[in-house]
Amino acid sequence: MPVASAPSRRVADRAVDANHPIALLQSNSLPTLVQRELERMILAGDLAAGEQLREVEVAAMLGVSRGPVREAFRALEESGLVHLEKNRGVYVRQIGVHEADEIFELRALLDEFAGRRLAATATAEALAELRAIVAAMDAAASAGDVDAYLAANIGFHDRLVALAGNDKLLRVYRRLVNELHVFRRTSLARGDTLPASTREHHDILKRIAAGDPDGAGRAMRAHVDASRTRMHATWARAGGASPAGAPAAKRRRAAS
Amino acid sequence: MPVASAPSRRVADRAVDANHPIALLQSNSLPTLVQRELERMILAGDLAAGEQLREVEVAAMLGVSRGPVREAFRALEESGLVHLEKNRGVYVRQIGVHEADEIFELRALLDEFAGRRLAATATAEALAELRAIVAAMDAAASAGDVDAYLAANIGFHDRLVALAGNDKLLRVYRRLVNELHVFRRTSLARGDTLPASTREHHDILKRIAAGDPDGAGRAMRAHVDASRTRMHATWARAGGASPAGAPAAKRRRAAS
DNA sequence: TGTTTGCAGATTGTTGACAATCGACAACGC
DNA sequence: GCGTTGTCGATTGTCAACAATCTGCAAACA
Repeated sequence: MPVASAPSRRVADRAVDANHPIALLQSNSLPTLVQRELERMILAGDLAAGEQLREVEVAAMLGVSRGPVREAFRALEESGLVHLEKNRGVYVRQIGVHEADEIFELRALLDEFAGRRLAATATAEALAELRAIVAAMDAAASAGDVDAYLAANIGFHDRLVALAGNDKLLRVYRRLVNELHVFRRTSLARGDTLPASTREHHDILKRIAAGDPDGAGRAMRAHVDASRTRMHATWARAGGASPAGAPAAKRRRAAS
Repeated sequence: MPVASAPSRRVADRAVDANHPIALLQSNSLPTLVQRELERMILAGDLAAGEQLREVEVAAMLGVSRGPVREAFRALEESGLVHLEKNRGVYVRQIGVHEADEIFELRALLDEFAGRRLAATATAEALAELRAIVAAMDAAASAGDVDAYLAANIGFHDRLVALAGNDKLLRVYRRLVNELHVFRRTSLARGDTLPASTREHHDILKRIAAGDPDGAGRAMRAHVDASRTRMHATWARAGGASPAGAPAAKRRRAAS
């Protein structure tokens, strides 16, 4: 209960803050928290593509019973991050280069749309914000800090799409980016590709700031297509199709 | 076990058909079947937007225990068809006009892409298939059969997108269309809008068959934008924002 | 030696029981 | 009459137990 600070306000008008333990407990169930934690672990690379997640282990690790874990698995499967196979277990999904290509193709479309929209609607505040993110990326590239660069890169694109003002677009986009995250090789950007990537970001920002929808859309698409090309180069250099140790040949039956 | 029909084939080489009861049992769990049935009921309108789904009732209706129902609910929530609220229950989602607008905006983008792709790649078989669907739509429009028209309309767009050849696009598209389905008013197309809609389909097909990506893309976008405009007209005539009887005001807390 | 059979252990799938939460309604007090 | 408190029933959240499935390995057999 909040401490009384204004005698003129009735107790009933003073709701607790959303971060108050009471509110947190009322709005979060175990399956939701398990889902979030597993998603975090998958996106952070703590759980590898193809890795099996055993209910009993996950439940023990998180201190819950198997029920909430099973529920979380169902949600994670629907979001594309894991794959259930009846009677055989749950596996972190593996994304092959073909699927990555499809995601890039879609991303190019969505990023272009966002760029065009922003070129027409961006406020001074939005531009300042994007400039700050690009500056942080520049700093990371200069320092050769690939991890920091990637984090800022993801943040840049996410913010661009968020500023486009279509929430449904943002949700679809985030889901695609999460799936692409599972495609581990794409996250292994190398220091020698950062300069090109950085130039592309500047180009995008310049055209958005100039209020040039056609130019911004083209720059966004060119950037995503170039990222896709860089992905292929990295993939080829790493040896192409590698089953990554997953028991793919053993899993013949359909899911759940 | 399959009946021996060719003595030259070893028993181990004769897998059962995917529709054999053994294969069906091995590849389908109760939560998956529950999910499918509830999804079917929601899309068919058997479960109304805003309607509460009680675990015990659903379990009794489908003859299973609550566990698989709960798991199905998690998947359905992630797919956007229902909404869980901790300690209060599960509700078929309600889509407002703002969200419908966002979906239409996205659809226009995706449909345009599909149209452009098809104009460049469609085979004679694909064109024949699309022509057959458009002919079926014509017949339904002539007969004033709105339901048959809508079914064929959904089939036409789905097939168009499927033929574009990007599986990820198709999955995203289907998810959006399913969500739009929950927006009940859009399914209430009236007989007097069918002629315009029919002309638009013919225009799309003509440009795809002509191998005109720009024209096909424009025609697709124009068609989706016109559908959106018709949606608004229907919405306005029906009285605009109507909470559809859902206990919206009572549900203040966040989901699960 | 290669193949088949049987068994045990690991894991998943489902169910039912108990605990917890919430809303509605009746009873009580001012 | 209105506001507060208490109770009950409906429903959800979680857990543990049991059943079922699958895989790997050892033993038996040809």
